[in-house]
Amino acid sequence: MSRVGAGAVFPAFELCFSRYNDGKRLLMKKKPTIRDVAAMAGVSIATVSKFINSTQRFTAPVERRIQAAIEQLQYQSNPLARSMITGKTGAVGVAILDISNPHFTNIVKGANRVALEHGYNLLFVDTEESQAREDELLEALSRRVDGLIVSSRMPEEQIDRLLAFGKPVVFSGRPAPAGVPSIGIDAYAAAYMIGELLVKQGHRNIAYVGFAPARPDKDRMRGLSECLEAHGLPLSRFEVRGPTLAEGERVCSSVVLRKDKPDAVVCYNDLVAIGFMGVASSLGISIPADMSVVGIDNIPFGRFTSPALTTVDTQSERLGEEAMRLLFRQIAGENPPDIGHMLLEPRLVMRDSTSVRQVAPVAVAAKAKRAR
Amino acid sequence: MSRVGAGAVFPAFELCFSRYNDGKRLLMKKKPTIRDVAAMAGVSIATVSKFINSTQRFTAPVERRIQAAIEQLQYQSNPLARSMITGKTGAVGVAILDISNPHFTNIVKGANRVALEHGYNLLFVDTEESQAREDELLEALSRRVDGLIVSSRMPEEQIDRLLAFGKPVVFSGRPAPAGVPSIGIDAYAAAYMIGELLVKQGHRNIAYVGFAPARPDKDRMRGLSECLEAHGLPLSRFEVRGPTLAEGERVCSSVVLRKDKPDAVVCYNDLVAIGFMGVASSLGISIPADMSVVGIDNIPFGRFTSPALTTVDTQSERLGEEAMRLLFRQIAGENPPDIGHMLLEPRLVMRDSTSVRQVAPVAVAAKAKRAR
DNA sequence: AACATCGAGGAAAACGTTTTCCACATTTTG
DNA sequence: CAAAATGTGGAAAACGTTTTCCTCGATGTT
Repeated sequence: MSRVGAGAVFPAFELCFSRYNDGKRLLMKKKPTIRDVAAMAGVSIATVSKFINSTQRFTAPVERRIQAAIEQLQYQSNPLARSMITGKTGAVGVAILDISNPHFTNIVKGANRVALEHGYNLLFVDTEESQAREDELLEALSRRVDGLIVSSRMPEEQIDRLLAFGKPVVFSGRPAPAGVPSIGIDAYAAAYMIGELLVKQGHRNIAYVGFAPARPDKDRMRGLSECLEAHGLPLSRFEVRGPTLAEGERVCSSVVLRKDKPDAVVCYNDLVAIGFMGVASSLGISIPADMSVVGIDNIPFGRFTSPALTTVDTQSERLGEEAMRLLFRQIAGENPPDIGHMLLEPRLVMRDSTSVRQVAPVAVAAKAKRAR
Repeated sequence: MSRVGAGAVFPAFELCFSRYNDGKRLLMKKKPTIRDVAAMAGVSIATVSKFINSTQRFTAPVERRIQAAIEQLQYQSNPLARSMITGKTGAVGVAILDISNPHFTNIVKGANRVALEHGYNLLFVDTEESQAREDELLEALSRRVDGLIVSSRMPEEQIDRLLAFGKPVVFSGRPAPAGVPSIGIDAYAAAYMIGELLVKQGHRNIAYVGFAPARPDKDRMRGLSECLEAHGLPLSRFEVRGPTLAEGERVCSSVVLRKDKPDAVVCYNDLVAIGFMGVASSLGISIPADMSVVGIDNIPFGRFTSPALTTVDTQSERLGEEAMRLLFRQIAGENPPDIGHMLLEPRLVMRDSTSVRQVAPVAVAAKAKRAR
C-alpha cells in the first residue's frame, strides 16, 4: 500500500475529492476512479482491476473491502480508458440510408435488440442527412466502434475506404464486395413472386416504378422482368429518384395518365407504393378495380392505407438482428469468408390493393378523365 | 529532434509498422499514431498535436512536413485518447421511447441533423427495448457522451440517477424536473384546439382515447377536458396501454360498440388514431360520417389513411433540432437555469377524418349493426 | 552592444484503465 | 526438512492523446 498508511481510516469522499480540487472539495464532485477505490480498500489498483474483471481471485477480506469501497463510492469504471487498453469500444455503428423509412427503422430496432443482448450500444448515422460529409463521418465513427453495419447506398470507392479501416463490417440489404459478409432479402425472388401473382390475376400490362436498372435494386428489376419474360409479357418502367412517399406521389401522374396505362404497378417499396396510391385515388383511379398496386417491405402502415397494400414481407427487424449477429461473430474473431452471405426468404402478403383484372385499360382511362 | 537524425530519410511504413509487429510487418497493419507522424516529420508529438488542433502556429517547413506525413500515413487521431484528455467525447445520447413511432423517428432525425452540424455523433437508446436494464444502460452511456436528450417515459428515481451523472440533459416532450431544460409541444393548447374544432363541428359526445390521467399526457387530457367543460360538455375516457397502432386497434371496439357511442374521438397520438380508424371501418363505422377521429403528431402516414387523418402538428423534427441546440448550449457551458423550458406552438392540420356532425348516434349504431 | 521580448518547438505529466511480469508467503511434495 | 509448486497481491508499462511548462535562439529596442 503506497498511498495511504495501512490500518488508516479511509474517509471515502475525503480521499475521492481532495485529489481533484484541493481546498474547495465540495464544490464540484468528480467521478471516483479506480485509484480512489484502491486507496479506500487499501489495495493496489491492479487488484481492483482484476477483481472487477474477475481476472483473478483474492482472499475473502480483500474482496470484501474492494466490494465495499466500490459500493460506497458508487464507482463505475470509465469505458473510455478501458477501451484504450482493450481496443474494444462496446459500441457498433449503424449506417442507415434514411431513418424515416419504417423499413430501416425496423432494421435499427432489430439490430439494437441484439446489440443490447451483447451489452453493446448503437451509434447511428443517417447517411441521408450526412451526404457529402459521409466519409469524414464514417472515419470518425470507425474509431469509436467495434464494427459497422452498413445498410445504405454507398459509392464503391467509399466502401473501399470503409473496409480499409480494418473494422468488421456487415452489409445489409445491398450487394457486398467479395469477402465481406452480407445479409439481405432475396429481392429477386420477391419480385418474381409478385410477377407471378399479377400474371395469375390476369394483368398483362405491368409497370415497374423504381430505380434505373444500374442502381442497387437491380434484383427486383431482374426478378420481375424475367418473370414476365417467361410469360411472354412486356414490362414498362418508370423511374423514381428516391425510395420515398414523395417520389411515389411525384411519379404517379405520369404513370396513370398515359394512354396505355398499366393495369398493375409494382413499386420499389411500400413508401413509393403508398405515395403512388394516394395520388392515384385523387386522380380518380380506383385501386384495385382500375389498377393493382404492389409494394415491397411490409411496413406496418401498409395495413391502414386505402386499400390495404399488397406487399412482400422483407423481415426488416430480423434483417437487423441477423446482421448484428453476423457482426458479432466477426468481432469475436470468426473469419469473414466463412460467414459469407445470407438471404432471407420473402413472403407474399396479400391485401386489397391487388385483384384479378377487371376492366379494360382504355375504358378506365376514359372513366378517369370523366371523373375529373 | 530526438527520435530521428536530422536530414534522414523517413520511410513511412517502415517506421509506422516496425514499431508494432517487428519482423512480419506487413501481415497486419496497425493504425498510425501521432508518434509515427512526429517521427516521419522529424518533430515532436507535441508539435504534431498542436498543429492538428491549430493550437499554435509553426514555421512553414515544419507545417509542410507534418502535413505531408499526415497525408502519407493517412493519419487520423484517435478520438478515444483525445476524449480521455479533453473530457469531451464528441457524442450525444438520445433516449427514445420507441423508434418505430414516426414521431420519435423525426425527433431523432432533427437531433441528428443539428448534431452533425456540430460534428457530433448520436448514440441512441430505444428505451422500449431496454426496459429493465435501462439504468445500467444509461449508466454506461453517460460516460460515453457529452450530453443526453431524454424523450422517453422514465420513472422519477431513474431521472434522479441520470442527473447525478453530472452530464447536461435536455428533456423533450415530457415534464422535466426543476433546473433541467426541456422542450416540448404545448400539448394543452393542442388538445384545447382540437376540442374547439370538434365542438364547432357540432359534436356533443366526445371521447378521449389515451393514458390514465396520472400519466405523462395529462396536458392533453386537461386541455381537452377544460375546453369541453367551458362549453358545458362531458368527456368520456378510454385507456390505452401504449402509444401504438396495436393499442388503437385493441381499444376501438370497446369505444365503438357502446350504446352511447361517441360522435368524436380524440386519440393520444396519430398511431392510436390510425389503429383505431382501421378497426372502426372494419366494424362498419364510416369515418367521419358516423364518427370524427383526431390524432396528434402529424406523422407522414396520416395523409394516406382512409380517410386522411385530421391531426395537430407537433413539429417533431424541429423538436429534435431545438432539443439538440439546448443541449449544445449547456455543453458549451451555459447555465441550465438560464435556458429553461421551451414550448412549440401546435398547428391544427385539417383533413378528412373530421366533419360536422351528420347523424344521430343511435341511428348510426343501428346502421352499423345492419351492415355486418 | 546589452537587454528585454517573442515565438517556435520539445519534455514530460497527465487522463483512467488493463495487463504483464515479479516477489513473496504459504502450502504441498519427495 | 529442503525443495518445489501454488496462490495472492503489487509495480510498472502500456494505450494515444492534450496540455503545461521550459528552453533556446532570433528579433527588436534603447
